[in-house]
Amino acid sequence: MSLRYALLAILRVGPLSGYDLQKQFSQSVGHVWYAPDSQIYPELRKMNADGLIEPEEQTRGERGTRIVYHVTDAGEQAFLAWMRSPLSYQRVRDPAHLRAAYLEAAEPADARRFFEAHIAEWESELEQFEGELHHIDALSNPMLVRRLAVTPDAERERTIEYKRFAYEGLVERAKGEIGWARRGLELVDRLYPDVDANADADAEAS
Amino acid sequence: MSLRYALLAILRVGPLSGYDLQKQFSQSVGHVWYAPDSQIYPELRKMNADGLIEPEEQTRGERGTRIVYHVTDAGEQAFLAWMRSPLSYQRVRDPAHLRAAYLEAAEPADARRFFEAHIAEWESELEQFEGELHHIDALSNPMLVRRLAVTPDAERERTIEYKRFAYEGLVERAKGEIGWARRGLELVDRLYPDVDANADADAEAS
DNA sequence: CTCATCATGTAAGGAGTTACATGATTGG
DNA sequence: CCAATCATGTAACTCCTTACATGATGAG
Repeated sequence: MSLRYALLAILRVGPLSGYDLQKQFSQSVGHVWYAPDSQIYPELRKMNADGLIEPEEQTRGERGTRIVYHVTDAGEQAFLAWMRSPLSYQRVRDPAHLRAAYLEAAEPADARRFFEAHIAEWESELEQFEGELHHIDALSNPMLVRRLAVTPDAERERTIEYKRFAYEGLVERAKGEIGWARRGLELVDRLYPDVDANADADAEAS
Repeated sequence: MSLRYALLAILRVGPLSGYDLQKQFSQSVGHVWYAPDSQIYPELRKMNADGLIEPEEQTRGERGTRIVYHVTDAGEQAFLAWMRSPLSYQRVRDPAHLRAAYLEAAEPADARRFFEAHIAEWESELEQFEGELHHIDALSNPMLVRRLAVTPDAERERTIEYKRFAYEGLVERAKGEIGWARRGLELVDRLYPDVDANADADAEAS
C-alpha cells in the first residue's frame, strides 16, 4: 500500500515517465521501499484510474512515444492525507532472527557462515546508506536538487534535515545488525571451543 | 517461504494439532515470524502433501476429532537443509523510514504524532522481547522447557544461548528505533521553534 | 549496422490479509 | 443450558516475485 505514496513522493517534484521514474526510484526511495518495474508500471495505471496522476503522451524521435505522468490535485491531496494518517506497521517477519533462535540445529561452520552473510548483507546496505548521506550533505543527489529547486526557502532546511535524519536511522540500524552478527561469531566460538578453523582469526579481528 | 521452517521448528520438539501449534506459535516464533491461523492450516496441508509432516487423527470426546502432526524424516532433513542454506534476505520495505524522509510535507503536529506512534509501537515490541528474555533466563517458557526435555545435555547450553542471543538482538533493535524516534521529536522541535504545544514537555522527558 | 539504452509491459504463481463460517466439548 | 475455548477451515483479494516479451532510438 505504501508503493503508491513512494511513487507520489517522487512524482510530486516533477513529471516523469515510467522509465525515468523507475531509475530515480532505485536511487532514492528505493533504499527504503524496493519496487521492480513490473510492479511500477501497473501501479501507475491504477493510480491513473484512481485519478491521482495524469498521463501526458510525448513523441520521441519519429514514431516513438513516451508517457510522462503528472500528479493531479487529487494525487497531492492523497499524499498529504497519507502523511497525516497513522502509519500501519507490518507484522514482523524476520528470517534472520528466526534462524538465529534455532542455530543449535546447525553445524558451527554453518552458523558462522550465517553470521558472516548477515554482516556482508548489512555492510552492503550500510555502504549505500552512508553514500546517500554524503550525497545529501554535498547536495549531489539529483532528486534532492530537483526537489529543492521547487521548494520555498523556508522549507529547504526541513527537506534536507528530514532526509538526513531518515538515513541516519538506517545507518544506525545497519550498524546494529553488523555488531550483533559480529557478537554472533564470538558466540559460536564460545559454544564450540574445540572447533578451531578460522575461529581464532575471527575472534581476534573483532 | 520461511513459514514452513518456523512451523517445523516448533513441531520438531513434539507433535501438535493445528490449534495448539497456533497457540504456541504466537508465544514463541510468532515474535519473529507472524502468521495467522488462516495461513497456518493451509500451510500444514501443503507440508503434509510435500511429505514433511504426517497427520495423526485423534478422537476427542464422543465425536470430536483433532489432527496432530508429526515431523517426518523428510521434514527433519528439510529443516536441517534450510539451516545449512544461505538465507534469502527480503527487499527493504520500510514504511516508517519512507515517511520520515518526506516529513517536510507534514504539519509539525503530524510529524510529532508519527514519531510518538513509532515509539509506542517499538516500546510494545520491546516489552515482548524483554519478557521473552526473562522467560528464557527463568526457564519459564513452556516451549523452551519442552525442547530442553528432548535435547541431549551437550546441546542444552547452545539451545538456550542462541535463543537468548536472538532476542538480545531484537531488544537492541527495538531500543535503536525508540532512540531514533525520540531524536525525531527533538528534531521537530528544532525545525519548528515557534510551535510550542507539548513540544517542551517532550523535550524534557527524553 | 549493431549494440546499449530507452520504453513499456504481460503472465503465472506464491505469500499474506481480512473477513467470514461452522460445529464440538467442557466447566460452571 | 450457556459461554468459553477447542478445533478447522474457506473465499476473495492485494501485493510481490520471477521470468519472459517486444520494439524504437541514438551513438559509434
